[in-house]
Order: sequence, then C-alpha cells, then structure tokens
Amino acid sequence: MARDKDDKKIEAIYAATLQIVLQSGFSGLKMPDIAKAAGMATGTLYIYFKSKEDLVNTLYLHLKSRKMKGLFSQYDPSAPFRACFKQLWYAYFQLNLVNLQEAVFLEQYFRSPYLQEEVKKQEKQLFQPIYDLLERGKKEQIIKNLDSELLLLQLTGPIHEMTKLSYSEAFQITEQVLEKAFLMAWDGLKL
Amino acid sequence: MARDKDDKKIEAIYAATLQIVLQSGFSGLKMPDIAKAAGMATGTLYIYFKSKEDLVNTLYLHLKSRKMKGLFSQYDPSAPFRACFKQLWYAYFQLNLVNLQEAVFLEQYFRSPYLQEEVKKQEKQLFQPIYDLLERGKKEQIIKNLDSELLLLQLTGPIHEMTKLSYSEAFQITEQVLEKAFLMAWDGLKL
DNA sequence: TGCATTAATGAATAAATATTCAGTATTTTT
DNA sequence: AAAAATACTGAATATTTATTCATTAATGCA
Repeated sequence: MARDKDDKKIEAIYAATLQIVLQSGFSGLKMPDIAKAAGMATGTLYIYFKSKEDLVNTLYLHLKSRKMKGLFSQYDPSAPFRACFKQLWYAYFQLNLVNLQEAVFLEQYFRSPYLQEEVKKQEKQLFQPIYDLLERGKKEQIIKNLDSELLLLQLTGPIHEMTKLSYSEAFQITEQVLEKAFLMAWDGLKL
Repeated sequence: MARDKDDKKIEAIYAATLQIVLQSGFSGLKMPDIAKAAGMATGTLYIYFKSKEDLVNTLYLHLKSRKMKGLFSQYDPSAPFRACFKQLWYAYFQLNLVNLQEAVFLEQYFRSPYLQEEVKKQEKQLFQPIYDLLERGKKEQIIKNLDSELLLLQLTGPIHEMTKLSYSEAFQITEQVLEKAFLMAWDGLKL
C-alpha cells in the first residue's frame, strides 16, 4: 500500500460544491470551479468521484442521511403533542437555517436532470414521523382536521422562505423572531 | 420589406423554455432542445434572441411584467382590510398555480448565473402594495405586530409549497382546499 | 533508507453545447 | 409575376466544459 485517500478532500469537495450551487445553482456548477474552490487540481476530483453526475448523486445521498439524523435524532414521539410539534418545528428550522447551502442543493437537485424517479419516492417516506404526528394531532382534536399534506406545507413553506431570506437579505433571525414565527405556524394549524 | 418576424414564434420559444426549465431546471436548458420543443430550427432562435443569455433575461422581464399585472390589476386598496388581504392571497395563489412553470422559472432564475444584482433590488419594490397592506393591518390592530417580511413569508411560503405539490403529486386543489389554506394563513396572521 | 504504490497535478483530449452562416423558402412590394 | 428583402434551416464551427492521462509527489512498507 501507499498513500491513502484523504477524507478531508471529500469534505472540501462537498463544501465547494454546496457553495457554488448556493451562489449559482446547478447551471453554474463546473468541475474546474469546484476544484479551484476546494483547493485542488481538476483531475483530483476524478480520483474521488467517477464523474460529475456521481459527485452530485453521492452528495445528495450524504445530505439526505444528515438531514434525517438532524431531524429525528432527539425526537421523542411519546411527549405531549404540542411539545412534539414544537420540537420538530425547531429541528426542521435549524436544519434549514444552519445548512442553507444544503437546503438549496436539495431544492435544485429535485429540479435537475440528475434526479432519478426512484429517489423522489424515497423522499416522502422520510417525513413519515411528521405525518404520524399530524394524524395524532387531528385525533386528539388539537389541530385542524385537514389533509396532512396541506398541514405540512403550512409548516415547511414559511420555514423555507425564512431561511432563504435570512441569507439574501439583512433579515436577522433572533430568538424572538423564531418564537413569533413558531406561534404563527401554531395559530395557523390549531383548531 | 419582406417577411415579418412571427410573434407566435416568440411565444413558442417562451413556452418551450418554461417547459424545459420546469422539468429539468436551468441546468437542463439547451438551445437545441428549446428549438425542438418549439418546433423550429436551432438557428431560428438566434433571429429572435441574440444569445441564450438574452433569451433567458428577456423571458424573465416578460414574466415579471405579467406577474405584476396579474397580482394587482383587480386590487382595490380602499376595501376593508380582510377583503384586501383575501383578494391578494387568492391572486397570488392563482398566479402561482396557473403558472407553475413561470414560478419555477423565476425561482431558478434567482439562483442562476444569469441574475444581475440590479434585478434583485427591483424585485422587492414589486411587492410594495403588499407591504403597505400589512402595515395597515398592524395599525388597525387586526394582524400581529411583526416584521412585515416575516408576515409576508407566512403567506407566500405555503402557497409556493402548495403549487409545487399540486404539480408533482396527486394533490387535488379543490375550492374547499383553497378555503382551508386561506383560513390557516389568516389564523396565523391575525391577532 | 529505498522501493513500491497510489494520490495528486494540470495540460491535453474528448464531449457537449452555443453560435454562425451559406443556402433555401417565403412573403411583400412594385 | 418577378424581384427584393428577410425569415428560416440545419450542418458546420466555435466555445465551453467534462474527462483523461503522462508525469510528479507523497506515503506506507520491507
């Protein structure tokens, strides 16, 4: 054996890719640019990934697994409904805010030629615990008795917008703002 | 003089472009594909547009002007607050639902190398009447006294999600669903 | 310490994509 | 109806971008 591959390099490639996608979308994503941003030669990318497509798809899977961990790792479904709800709302928010780059990457990925139909289906299962929670809220007569899809987007929609805004504008997300945003979401859903 | 340029062709080019962007994003947008989808030769595109960049930017401006007309053409700011609010909510929804292609194009445009900083600023002014309305609602003590940005995204966020969903999934948006969605938005904002 | 092995480089090549242009078809004008 | 002007075509060319590969550098192992 000789030199080992360097895990740090993979991280650097991921970071560079995310940064470029955030700034210019998938249409601005070029291998030489990724290499430059990651501080390595273009050829090196091909030691770690078979092709651009491979890089993009691998990164997608990586982010997806991170997302799952972040969302549900501390989630305790046996808590009272509102606590569960709040926990997930904040977790989802954090996930999006802290990793705006990742959120944008995922958004772009889902409207790119790289997306495979298979992936689309898997994505929905990912939110199953949230769907379960909403069903429970309806049964316990705490929230409105509407289609879960509709309820869910009432939650995710504003969060997506907020995180986008937090990056592009001088929109400060303080603890207070968060509190207010959560209350709006709650008021919208509750009976 | 001889042959005239054909306005129908421009429409066809726009339609083809929007269709492709909806399906594959900006990264899947190729001139030969646009031409094929629009039913003409590749070269013809260059009679109507100087370059791909020109096509994309012109289409952006075109959509933006349509959007403004659709949003405010029937808007009467002298009506009671809730009526104004409902009018704009429905108008914004229609705009997004009917023209999902356009909404996606705009979304992609704003995260593409084509975007010019200048455009970004203009975009915000576009929503001025909505900001005005929100200020009024706060003064009249009808809605929560929060940052208008925050209030606005509570409205636009769910609508964006809903229109996306309506396309990709078998999610039927009936009159009833709309009614419910509006009520959720209202409950979220009102005091 | 030196050899074997593989990572890393970046210029060269291949592939994909945008753009041009010489030729053709169509329409308007006289 | 012929001529003039310009739209239209699509194969050829230019440009951009992905990928390869001969060479160099670094690391683990004997």
